[in-house]
Parts: sequence; C-alpha cells; structure tokens
Amino acid sequence: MTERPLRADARRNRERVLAAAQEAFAAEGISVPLDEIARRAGVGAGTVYRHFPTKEALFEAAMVDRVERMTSRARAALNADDAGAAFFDFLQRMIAGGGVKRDLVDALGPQRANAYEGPARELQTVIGELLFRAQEAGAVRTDIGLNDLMTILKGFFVAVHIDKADSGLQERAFAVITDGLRPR
Amino acid sequence: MTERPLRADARRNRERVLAAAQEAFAAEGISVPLDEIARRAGVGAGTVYRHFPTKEALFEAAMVDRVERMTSRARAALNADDAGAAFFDFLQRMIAGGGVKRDLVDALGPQRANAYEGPARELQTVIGELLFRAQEAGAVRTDIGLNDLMTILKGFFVAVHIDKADSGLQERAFAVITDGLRPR
Amino acid sequence: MTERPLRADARRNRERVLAAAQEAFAAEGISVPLDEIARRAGVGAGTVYRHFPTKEALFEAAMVDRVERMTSRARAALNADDAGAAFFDFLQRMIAGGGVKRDLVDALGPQRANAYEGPARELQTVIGELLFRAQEAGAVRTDIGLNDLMTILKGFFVAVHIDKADSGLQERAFAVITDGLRPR
Amino acid sequence: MTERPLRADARRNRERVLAAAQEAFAAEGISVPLDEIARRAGVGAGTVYRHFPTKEALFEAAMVDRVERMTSRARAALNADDAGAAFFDFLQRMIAGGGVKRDLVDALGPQRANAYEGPARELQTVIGELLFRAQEAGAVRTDIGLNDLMTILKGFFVAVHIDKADSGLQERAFAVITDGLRPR
DNA sequence: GATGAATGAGCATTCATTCAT
DNA sequence: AATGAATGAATGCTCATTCAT
Repeated sequence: MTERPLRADARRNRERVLAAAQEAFAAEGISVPLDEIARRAGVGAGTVYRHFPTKEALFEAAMVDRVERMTSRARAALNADDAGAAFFDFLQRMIAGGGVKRDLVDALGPQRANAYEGPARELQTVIGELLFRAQEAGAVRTDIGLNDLMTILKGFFVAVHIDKADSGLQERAFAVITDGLRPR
Repeated sequence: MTERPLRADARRNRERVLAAAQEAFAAEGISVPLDEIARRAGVGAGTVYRHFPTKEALFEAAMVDRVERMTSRARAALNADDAGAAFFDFLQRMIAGGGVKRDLVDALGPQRANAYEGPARELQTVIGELLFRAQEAGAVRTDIGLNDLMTILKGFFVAVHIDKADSGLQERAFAVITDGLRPR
Repeated sequence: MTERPLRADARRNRERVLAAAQEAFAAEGISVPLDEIARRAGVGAGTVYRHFPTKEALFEAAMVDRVERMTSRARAALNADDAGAAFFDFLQRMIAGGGVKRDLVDALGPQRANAYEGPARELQTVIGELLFRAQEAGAVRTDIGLNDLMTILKGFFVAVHIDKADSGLQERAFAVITDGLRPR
Repeated sequence: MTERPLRADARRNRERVLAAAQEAFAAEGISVPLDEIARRAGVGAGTVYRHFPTKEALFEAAMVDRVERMTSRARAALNADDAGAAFFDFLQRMIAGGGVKRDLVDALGPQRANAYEGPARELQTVIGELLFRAQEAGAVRTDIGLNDLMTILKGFFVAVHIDKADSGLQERAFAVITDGLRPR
C-alpha cells in the first residue's frame, strides 16, 4: 500500500514522454507529430494518450512544467532586498537560462495565452508582485501595468529566439527594454 | 511561340494569386490551404503552381511584396526634415497601419527568419539609414545597432499580434521601447 | 461551354465511388472503412472526399439514392386503381427487390432516422398517401398512423435481412403483417 | 494447486464483469469499450480477459445470460391455463419489461444472429411450445411456424429500439402483429 | 490470479502536389 | 496556359489485446 511498484514504470514512462515532449516542442513547436514524440520517448502512441488525453493536454503539461520552473524563480526573487534589482534580475534570468524556445511561441499564441489559467496566472501574479514592488521602489515607470509588461516580455523572448540572438545582442536589446521600463 | 499573347492574362493571374495569398496569409497565416487561396484568386490550384513552385515559394513571394511596401514607406521617411521624428513615425506607422498580421508571425518564425534576404535586407538598409540619421540627430541612443533594433521590432510586432493588443496596450508597450531607444 | 469534358471523368469517379459505397454499405453497414470504399472504387481516399465531404455524407448520398428509387416505386403505385392492392403491392415490392440490406439497419438508426429530411420525408409522404388511400378504401385498419406503419416496416425489413429469410418465410411473415394491417 | 481458495473471488469477479457487461451493452451496444466495462465492474481489463477470451466472447456470454432469463419467463408461461393468453402475455412481457435494448440490435445483427445457438435454441424451443399450444387452442393462426414467428419478433424488437418507440407506438405496432398472428 | 500499463493497428480527415484533359 | 480532379502520405485519436509486475 505504501509503495506501488507498478506505478514505477508508468511514472517513468510519463516522465519520459513529458521530457520527450518538452524537447520536441521546444525544438519544433506544437506542430511536432505526436507519433514523433512517442518515438522519441521510446513508447507507443497509445502510451502517450494514456498519460495525456489529447495532444493539447500534453503540450499544456509540458508548458506547465516550464512555467512552474519560472514561477519558482520569480518567487525566489520576491525575497530580495532591492525590489528593483530583483525585478530586473528575474527578467534577465528568464532569458539567460536559455528558456525561450519554439514552444513558448506557440504557448503564448492567441488561443493559448490564457488557457493555462492556473500556472500561468500564478506566474503572472508573482511577476506582478515583482513589478509592483519595483514600481513602489521607484525602479520602474508607473504608467504601465502587468499586461503591458507581459506583452513586452513575450515579444522580447520570441524575438531573441527567432534571431538566435547571441548574448551581446540579447544584452543590448534587453538594455533598451530595461531603460524603457525605468522611470523617465 | 514568337509572340506570347497570353502573357497579359498570365501576369494578371499571377497578381491575383499574389493578392489573394497576401490577404489569406495575413488573415490566417501560412496554414491557409492553398486551395483556399486559389479559390479566392478565382483560379485553379494548378495555376497557382504554374506561377509559384511550392506553397512556401508563394508565401515568400507574398511576404516579399509586403516587405517591399514597407521599404517604400521607409524610403519616404528618409525625406523628412526631422530625422528623429521620421524614425519614430516610421515605426509607429508599421504598427498603426495594421501591418502586423498573422503572416508576419509565421514569416518571422525560426526557419524562415532569413529567407527573404534580398528584399528584407533592402528594408533593413533603409531602416538602418533612418536609424543612423536619428542617432546622428541625437534622437536615438548610439549603443545599439541595426540588428538590435530589428530584433526588438520583430519581437514587438509578434507580441502585439499574439496578444491581439488593443491600441492602448500597443501605445504603452511602444512607449517603453521608444523611451528605451532614446538616449538616456 | 456546352460540354465539359473534364467533368466526364469526375462524374464517372463520383458514380464509381457512389456505387462502391452502396455495395459496401449494403454488405457491411456504415462501419466499412472509407479506405475500403475508395479501394473498391479504384480511387484514392482523397477522391472520395472531393465528392463527399464526410463519410457520413457519403453514406447519406448512398442512401438517398436508394430511398429515391423506393420513392419512385411508391409514386408509381399512387396511379393504381385499387388503393388497397397498390398499398400492399408496394410493400411487397420493397421486399421482393432484395432492397433490404445491412445499410438500411444503419440508415434507420436512431440518429439518422430523420436525418435525410428531404428524400426520406418525401418517401414517407408518398407512403403516407398510399396508406391513407388504402384506409379510405377500407383495405387497411384505421387505428394506425404513418409512424406506426413505418416502424412495423422497418422492423420487418431488418428482420428479413437478419434472417436472410427465404421467400417462403418472407411471404409468411409478410402475411402476418398484412393481415394485421387489414381491418379486423 | 490442489486447493483453489481464490476461486470464490474469481467467480465473483466473473459475475461482476458479466453484470457490468450486460448493463453497458444494454445501454450502448457492443461498441462500449472493454475498458469501460472493466471500470464499471471495478476490475482491471486483464481480469476481463482472464474470464472471457475476447470481447466478442464477453458479448456472447452477456447475451446468453439475457436469453436465459427470457427462457425462464417463457417456461413460466407454459404453466398458464389459457395457452393463447400465455403466448401473447409472454410476448408483451418481453417488450414491456424493457427487454429490448441496444445490445439486442447488435446481437441480432447479421454476423451474430446464430452465434448463441445453445441458449437461443432453448429459448426458441420453449417459445415454440408456447406457440404450438396457442395454435392448438385456436388462438394463433396455423399457417406459420416458429421460424416465422421468430423473424417477426426480432424485427419488432429491433424496430422498437430503432425508433425509440413510445409506449403508444409500441402498443399499436404490437396490435398489428398480434392481430396478424390470430387466425383470420 | 489480478492489475493496469503498453502496444500498435486502424480510422476519418486534410492538404501539398501532380497530371490528364 | 489553365483547370480542377486525383493522389496518398500524414495526423490525431481509439481501443482490443498482451504482458510485465
């Protein structure tokens, strides 16, 4: 009762599928055939469907995982002393981690942008808190809101990915946004 | 064989196809079925293939055309007196003109980002000139280059589309970028 | 303009598909894979879809054809002098023609019974007229309506098919229904 | 090996599966996924397969059970005084008991009509006895045999199901058959 | 014996591309 | 040159059946 040995394989498969999905989605976006993901995970297509009812659900699960990692980072930043620095540091880390791949372009697409209400909203809430504190600390202009920030960030992430921007370019583009976000 | 009286019809067809493709791609992105484009153009699918060897080629041709129109606008801006105003006005018009449609999101996608080298480079050259003049006029910071600007712009365009941003959001996000581009 | 030679092949294909579908549906019901129908018709699956947007539509088209043939027979019976004989003759002919196959079982299924409103309703209307006249002529009991008749007929057709009833059995079972339909 | 203490559990499982199968097949026909039946029975899919080698075998077993219940009712009717009333009452009860469900439509389908020979033949034998006695009592016409009756009944059952016939329609259709079965 | 995870063939449908007319 | 009919590979998803635990 305490240990369920059968689940071990299943859990491993689930994780293999999720990992394969994250990799595949990251590389090619949501258009990767599900069979391809199954193949990469070394399982049959049916196994993927056992764990995720639809391809969409698999995509969401893959992204939820990614989003939750971002949320953790954001939450960690809430503990910093300097609210302004914490805010900008968090942004920089999202980028620096190489976290922006093809999948985010699809995940942030119009139909999906608000679909993962739970985790995505949670992330936004934490980012919103970071923003609010940074604004209160006088480090960020006060004429923009969370939505504005998210749009700007999405755009930046996507662009960085599209251009496979080297770190120099990333830094300079980031500097523009950073400076644009500061109070004039 | 020596005379080609049908050429006029063919050219008209080519243009009709291109126009239909632009409209369809703009509205629905590259995923529009080619048959749908043919239907909108009032020609058969075979005719589309007579003028464009693949759907990809048609997409590229459609985008080239769009890019060339942007280039025309940019060139017009080169004639303005105030280089700074001309630069920012041009940017604003790209957005304001409703120029950011679904097709651009696909066109700027990773696989395709550099596919339209000729016309896109021409556009970049003109934008580069606008940028250079604006920098010389002291209206734009000098620590960024054309590549940086293009990355920022692409991201902004895509994000605006992803979020179906209303004009208020567009303005605020644009203001961040604008201010970020100005000298500190 | 008067003749359209291209349509000749298409029409032939459409008819081949329809014929193959009728044969296949008659033999195995709606569950026949569409690919099987395409194979029997000697065309690709895509060709089937060119002519019929969904499998359901193909099934309907196949049945409409069958239903319309029945309607023709029913209409012919309307011209007979003896309304009672005409009514019972028509019923007998529906059976005698070997017209009751597996497809009807599906076509008369709950979801579909009223789906082909046009042709099926037309058939019912004509049968209703035959019934009404037979009732007026005193050849059929008056305490049943068209719906009752249709249910009885469906059941009879299906049963005859299920049991691959020989003509003797068909006649005897039909006699029961016939006598049951007459005024007591 | 000598003692089989688990047999009791196994038997209970077999019965639970059978009961779940009957319920599921009755409601949705043979197309119910086997997993769904396993779920309703509270067992794993593998357990279903331990007791029934294929889904088809499970379906047959479920129907055999249903048929045997009908046989019991028929046998009970043999004890009645009035042979004619017993015959018609039995028929009515098959219908009235809500006995005609989706599963029968599938069970009576062309491929399966004769699959349950043993129990079905037994039922037929008893019904045949009911019929014979009713004929002897002068309550049923003598120019039809058991096969004819069975065909008529199957058709009626299926039709009633196809049309989701309300009780009024059932009664009227049944009256037609009843009257058709009586001596002229 | 039981479990339920895994399999993989099968199905309806779409669409880029080819080709007979 | 144009047409649009035909093709057939590809895709998401289901489900009977098998098998490792």
